[in-house]
Amino acid sequence: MTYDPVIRVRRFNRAVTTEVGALDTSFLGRGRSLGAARVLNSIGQGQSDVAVIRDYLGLDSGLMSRLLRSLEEEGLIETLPNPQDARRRVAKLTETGRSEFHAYEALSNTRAKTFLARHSKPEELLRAMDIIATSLRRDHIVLEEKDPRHKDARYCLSEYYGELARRFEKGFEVSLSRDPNARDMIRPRGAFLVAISDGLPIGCVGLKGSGGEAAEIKRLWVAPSARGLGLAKRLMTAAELAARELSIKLLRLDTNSALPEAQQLYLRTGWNEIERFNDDPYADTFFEKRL
Amino acid sequence: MTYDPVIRVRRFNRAVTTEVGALDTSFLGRGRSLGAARVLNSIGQGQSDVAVIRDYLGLDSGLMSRLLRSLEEEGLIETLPNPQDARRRVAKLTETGRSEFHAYEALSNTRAKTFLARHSKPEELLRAMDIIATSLRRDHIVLEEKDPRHKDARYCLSEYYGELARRFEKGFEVSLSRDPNARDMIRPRGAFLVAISDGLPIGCVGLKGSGGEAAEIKRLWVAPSARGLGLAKRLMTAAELAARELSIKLLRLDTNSALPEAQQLYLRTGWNEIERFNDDPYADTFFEKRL
DNA sequence: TGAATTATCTGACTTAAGTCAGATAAAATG
DNA sequence: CATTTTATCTGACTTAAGTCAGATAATTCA
Repeated sequence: MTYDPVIRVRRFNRAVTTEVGALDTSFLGRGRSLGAARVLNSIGQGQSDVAVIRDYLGLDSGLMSRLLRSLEEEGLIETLPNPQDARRRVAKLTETGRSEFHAYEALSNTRAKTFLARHSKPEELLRAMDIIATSLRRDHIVLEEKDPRHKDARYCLSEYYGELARRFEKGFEVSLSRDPNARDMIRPRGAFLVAISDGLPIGCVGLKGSGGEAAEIKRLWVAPSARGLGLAKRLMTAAELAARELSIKLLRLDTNSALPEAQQLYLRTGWNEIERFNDDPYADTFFEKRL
Repeated sequence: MTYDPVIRVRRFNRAVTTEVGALDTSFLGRGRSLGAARVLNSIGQGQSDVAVIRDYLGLDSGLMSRLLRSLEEEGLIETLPNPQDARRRVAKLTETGRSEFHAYEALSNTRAKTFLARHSKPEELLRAMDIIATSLRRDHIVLEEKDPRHKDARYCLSEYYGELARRFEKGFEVSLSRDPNARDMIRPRGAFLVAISDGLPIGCVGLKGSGGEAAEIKRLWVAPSARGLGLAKRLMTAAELAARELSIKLLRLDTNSALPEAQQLYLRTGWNEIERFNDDPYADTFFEKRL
């Protein structure tokens, strides 16, 4: 017996519009209109190009101009012409502006902490928030090529290892696996892709090249909160594209039968099962694909 | 390695304010201001007392009056004095108003359905939404005494049985358990309490009386999405209060060691373990509490 | 019964937000 | 170089939302 899904979604919508909506209005406590606060926050977040901010916040150019003027009069920002194109303007925080921006940040952070602290299982709550935020913003997930030693890449890899340890009967120990050398997953030999949803890394895949015409796909991982959105397929397609760019003709990969979703994906996307081609103790199934 | 919780909460806030916020503005497509749409919706949901709606939506009395007038001019509602108190007014939908209200409902329902349909694991998404909505609105959870045959009670019980079936090694079959007679959980013999969060039943407890001075606590259940909020304790306290009201002096209950959270709760709240007092095949631990 | 309280309404405001039609100056284009 | 395009700004609007001080009528209280 399940409760009507539509009722449950609408209950969620009501809850967030009343409660999270209050967050917006809490910004009004600092004597500035919501519009001005939003512009100040965008600048504080590192946006400087006026046109970009206007576009992001969906503001009319007249309105934007006036909001900038009011922030300038308050001494929070200064604007100057863009040196590359003097028609455009860039805005940056003054010292006062920076501290005002941090006051807004502190407000948000305190709210977030309070919300989590009231729950006795904050990890559950965060998981649920990740699922929903990722799903709501699914059209804004971007794939970025990163150094596998970058913070976001390392986060994905550590989550990946943690998941293998949970799913493999005998656990997982990276040092026993064939851990690729970082340089083999950076151009020109290979590549490492991270899927980012609104700043949070939620998936990755590595293309481990050797300089020759063959390469391996390694470390395909999608965060539990991002499953069901077709992200693994998107990561694989991007990895194949990178391989083509690097003139790679043959892709191989190894996997484990404890990860059936992965095997299904490979079979559905043109990969063929082949004989074992390495001695990785954690691999028991092997695939290849010609490009 | 976990990502900064505060960043994750704030990412969630951004996602819902941009995406769910768009829901609010989508109501503007019907040529009415958001304020008027909200009033119309409140009336459609069954609120008729003008003061109650005003209070719920947090509107100024002047503004409310004007919004009602504009809806009246459109022929969507009619207002008349409250027969009990002619200072107060009640509002109700006209035939036109009803169909306009249903148009708004259809908009919301379609949005909810579309959102779920885009996900390949809607059940996961709903679970996450329940967790968050319940947590956000935790201060608005109400306990209501209901007939155990009521829809909401039956929903809780079926979820409870489903959970026992999953958690007990040998499963669970209601017919084998000592299923209480509904009448024993209705006043004056007993009571049945359901916890409701914004319309969704999320927990229950039964007080099974016999007419005498002893009674049993049965069917204590809290929805997975509502765990961590202290709801079980609140339900037990309410059940004890009901027992006192019914002049019951001794409470007993049976439970199973596969439900350790429950046992911990009983031990923390003044219950003492006693000898087996019934032959329920699913019970292996027994408690009592003197009131 | 007379005074105080309460619910609603009306008119006269303010404010935030947003729209729109030029004006201006810089850059791009042919 | 003249023309067109682009980014921003300014002034003159509109609209939704909300505030505030009475006015009015019904109800409650002493």
